[in-house]
Amino acid sequence: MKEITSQQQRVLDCIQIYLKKTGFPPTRADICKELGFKSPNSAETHLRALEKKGFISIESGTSRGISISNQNNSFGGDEYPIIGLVAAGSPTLAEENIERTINCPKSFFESGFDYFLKVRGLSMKDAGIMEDDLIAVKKTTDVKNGDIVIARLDDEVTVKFFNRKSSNIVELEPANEDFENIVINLESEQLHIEGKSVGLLRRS
Amino acid sequence: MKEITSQQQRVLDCIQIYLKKTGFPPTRADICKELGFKSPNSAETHLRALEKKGFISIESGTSRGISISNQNNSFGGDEYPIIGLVAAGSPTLAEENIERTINCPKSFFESGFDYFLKVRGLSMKDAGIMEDDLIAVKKTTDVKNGDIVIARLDDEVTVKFFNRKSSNIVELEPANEDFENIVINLESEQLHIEGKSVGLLRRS
DNA sequence: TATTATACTGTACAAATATTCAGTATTTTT
DNA sequence: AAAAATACTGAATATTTGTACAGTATAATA
Repeated sequence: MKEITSQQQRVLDCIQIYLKKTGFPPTRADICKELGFKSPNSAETHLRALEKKGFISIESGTSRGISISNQNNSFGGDEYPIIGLVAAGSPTLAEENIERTINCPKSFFESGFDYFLKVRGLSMKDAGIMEDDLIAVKKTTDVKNGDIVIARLDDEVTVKFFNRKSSNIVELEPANEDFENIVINLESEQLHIEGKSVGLLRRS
Repeated sequence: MKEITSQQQRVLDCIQIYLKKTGFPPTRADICKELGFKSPNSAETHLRALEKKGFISIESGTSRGISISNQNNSFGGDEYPIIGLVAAGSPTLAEENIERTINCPKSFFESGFDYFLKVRGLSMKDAGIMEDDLIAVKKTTDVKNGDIVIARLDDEVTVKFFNRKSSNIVELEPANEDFENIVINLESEQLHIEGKSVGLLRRS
């Protein structure tokens, strides 16, 4: 990210203050009013410069289409993302997978956790995990037999009980007699443990 | 704050998701596109209803001038008590019944709630409610058929599905075939509805 | 029973807004 | 020394957007 000038900093501050105050970004005219400019083009050129330098992004043709590019979007605070359990693909923290976030105390689940995973299907219903429940997931590969894990086989992500049968054989066991155990031979198949369940949240 | 309808909830969710995704609120047309409405007035009337009920505020004559009111998701929430579901006695907020408290944002469960009830037994296991789960309870007597209610018969407190069969007959239905329905004749027996479940929290 | 709230479609238009073009002037970079 | 970036004014315009008006229909409430 390039150097910001003092005037550009004023404009950036103005946007952030406006956002905090109103809940939505300012128009060019709003910025002019706040900073004493007399032409909307003054704001426009500053916005273009800020976009070029990566401080903001502007949605073309969209009123108030300014958003502040926050690189330090670390989820260490109190906002935890909800990730949809998609049929294919790893449950990453990529923006397109985040449905929304929940404000939640860090220590809400004892071991700490990283994100919520929205459950699809009833394969764990006998463990009290129902459709649309939110599983609090801690990202770890350190799992024990009997843990409820978030596992990935190729591109398919599932939630199951973990059970290591031998050094090479792992079974993923559902909690629903309508579903079959998944037996994995680690020599011939790849198993990724994305994390384990440390809690559950249901809002109904 | 008044009751929100399911469609209004969809619109509110839509606004929050749009905000999270883009950094600015949606227009009426954006909402229509997201939710499949064909007239901007559909969004407009929902927004007006949401404003009237206090969920959002709208800046008149301002593009994207929507802000979500209940921004009390700031910092730590309130302390909510955990009450043990004792075999006998009403689940009061009396100190001797409080096992501990949890710090939790007010708006954590959509309808708001008053306390957590710690579950004993497996009579609701097919509804995904397991032993030691914490049910978020909203104190109310306004319950509908199919609601999970906290009911008291004499001194016994149970969690069951509520089902009013007729003006005098209420059935309390477990979600476990090993348990029997409880049929109550309101003329001869007293039934107290302590509240209803609005969510669930499991920490494992 | 009448009234209000909910839940929409569809059209229209004034106000809000982004954005371009034409200038002027100073500073920084190449 | 030329080019590019910065920092503005001022006017014009096409598009975006809020919002009103005219309907239809159903459910909830008084």
